[in-house]
Amino acid sequence: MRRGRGPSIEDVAREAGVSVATVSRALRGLPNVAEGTRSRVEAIAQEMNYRADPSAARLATGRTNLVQLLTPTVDGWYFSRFIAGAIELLLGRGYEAISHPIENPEQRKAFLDEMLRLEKRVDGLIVVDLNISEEAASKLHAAGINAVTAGFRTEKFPSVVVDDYQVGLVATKHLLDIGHRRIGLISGEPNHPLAFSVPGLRIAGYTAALASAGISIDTSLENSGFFTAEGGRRAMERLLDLDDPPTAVFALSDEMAFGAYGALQERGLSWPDDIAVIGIDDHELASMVGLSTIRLAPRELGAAAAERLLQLIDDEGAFEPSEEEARADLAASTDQIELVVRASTVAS
Amino acid sequence: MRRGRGPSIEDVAREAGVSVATVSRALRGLPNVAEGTRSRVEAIAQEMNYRADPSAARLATGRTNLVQLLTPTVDGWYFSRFIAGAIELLLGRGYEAISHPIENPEQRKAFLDEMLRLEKRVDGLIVVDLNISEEAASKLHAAGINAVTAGFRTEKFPSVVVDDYQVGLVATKHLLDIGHRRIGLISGEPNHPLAFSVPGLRIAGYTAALASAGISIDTSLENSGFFTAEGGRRAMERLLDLDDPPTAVFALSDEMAFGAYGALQERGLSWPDDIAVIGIDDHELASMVGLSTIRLAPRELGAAAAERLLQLIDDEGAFEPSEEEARADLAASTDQIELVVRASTVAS
DNA sequence: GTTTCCAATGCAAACGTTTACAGTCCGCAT
DNA sequence: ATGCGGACTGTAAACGTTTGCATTGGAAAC
Repeated sequence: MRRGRGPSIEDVAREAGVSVATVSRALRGLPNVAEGTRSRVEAIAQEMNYRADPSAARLATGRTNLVQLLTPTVDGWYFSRFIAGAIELLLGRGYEAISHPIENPEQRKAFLDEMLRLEKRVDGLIVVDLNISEEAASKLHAAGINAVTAGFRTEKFPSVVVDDYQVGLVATKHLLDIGHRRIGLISGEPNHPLAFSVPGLRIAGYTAALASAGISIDTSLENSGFFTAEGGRRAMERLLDLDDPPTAVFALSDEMAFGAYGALQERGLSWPDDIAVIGIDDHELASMVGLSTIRLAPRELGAAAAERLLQLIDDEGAFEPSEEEARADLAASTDQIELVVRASTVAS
Repeated sequence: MRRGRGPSIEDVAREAGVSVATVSRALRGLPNVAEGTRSRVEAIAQEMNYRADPSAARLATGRTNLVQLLTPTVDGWYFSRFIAGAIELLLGRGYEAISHPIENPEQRKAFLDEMLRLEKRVDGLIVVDLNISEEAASKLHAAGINAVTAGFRTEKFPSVVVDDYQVGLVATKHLLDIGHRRIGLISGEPNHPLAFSVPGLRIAGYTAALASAGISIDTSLENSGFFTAEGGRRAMERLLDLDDPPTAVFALSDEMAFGAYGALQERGLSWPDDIAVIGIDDHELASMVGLSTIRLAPRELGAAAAERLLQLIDDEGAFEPSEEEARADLAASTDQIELVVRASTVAS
């Protein structure tokens, strides 16, 4: 790339017999350029195959039209959809998206530095499900970085969230409603300094639902599935091996629930007869195996985060969490919770 | 972002009492700068929170250290993993990745223009499973654009491929081996000017396998599942509704096979007793439902594509398909095919 | 026939790097 | 002593845009 280095705006100007300023204005559709001039310049630019060099434009304007997406992974069911939603919106607004997974522990350690390095690289940041401390957020904010968080909140930046507490509550209540009293939990990663807050909230919902039904927590019923199918399978096995196994299981993601399904199959068991299971996400395959779940809308959430970020960029980083903001968040969070009942939790 | 616009290299130079050239060299670890100077400059830069503006550097050098990833979608099982593999490698080499899905027909139409626009934006392109004509490839090449294709080949650019013909062959042969003679096919998108070539190759493998077993092609056995689970479900239903339904089905992706599984479940049927099924991918959930499949390695493929692209960039775009190249391709393609036999194709 | 105003255009200064080239200084061989 | 080469540093010219300000010319208002 960039071998002959193509024609510059100056070449176009010379060819069109106008100044570079006029070319710049004409090509960007700015006012105060005669219609005849504009079309002539456009024609010539087209013919010369001229394309403005974004690096130069960025240098001159200080705007990159680039947004960075920071997610735990780029290939998980949830995150890839979140990313898809964000990218689609961004592209429609003339922005491009750089995605960057923060996978391993070292990366998480260097996370803040990483973000600070982004200062002049992108116009803004979308940070998904990667807890950053209030202190780190302040540093970012002080550095003048625009960011929107998703899946967790900070004081300094706007956020887009699902009410994961409600999610946990609704899922667990459903299991209680159909008569279960002993409900296992396939949770996510155990506590980690930089782990997401999402699993914690879902668990809180689960705990609250049980409490309000007068059921005390049995910690032996909680098992981590690490948000993977294989992890879910192992967690389910451990639950089944219990002396007093649960009659229902709440998996914090559909993928883990699918793992649970695998474990059941392997032992010749099936849902809902031997055990009821509910997941979270409404993964495409949930309907194929009849898994009840809480439907989430990661694409929409990604788009919302992107939207909010662009708004922040346009406002030049002014963010005071207004009432309006709070209401918007609330609306976003309740709309997105939908219980989908399928075979896995139907009394049969 | 970019509000105070931070310190520039000149500020650092002044503070350190050296010239900007020295600062530039010191910070980039170039030779010919005294160790004492280097450490002093580094300390000062650190303290001032100086970070070089990439836009300026890009303008000066003509290198962006950016790579564009073009895939049909960003959230499919296969593509998201391909992307993950590519990104990981790129990040390790100091590059960042911009991902851009080419989803709808209009986008596909404007595809070539889109790519040409990338000329000065990125150092290179990875084009995955989006057929571009030989003519379009030539244009790109003429524009001095570095690109690597994945999933299909062009003359002008290096490529990274899986031998999808072999994949189709091996899968179908397996079904033949365990005694099936009437084998249905859940294929991908029907012919589309810009559709991927991958499904075609897999189908060719299927056809060849049947031919070599002396079985003639029954077109009523082919149904498109559009590479989605839901599409797979519908295709399977149509196959089951046939007067003379197949005894085995080859789905061109695991996700479609899962859909087939859903269709079976719905009718109270199961594999392999009522019908045998094999997919492609080795999706994490394949083992959960006992789906036989051909394992692919999208992450590795993504990394390989990225690697090849960086090499191309370093060689300044010099690409003559050498014997070595051909051999490397071949090796890459055969290594990655692995038949994984599970319950869905075990004679029971 | 002036004056006034405005649309259209041009001029030139940023924006913040990299890098070719030209110095400077010092030690060492002659 | 003198010259030479090498290590280090500085000077200044790119790189290709955008944009504040100045200029022009012609139409409208008087």
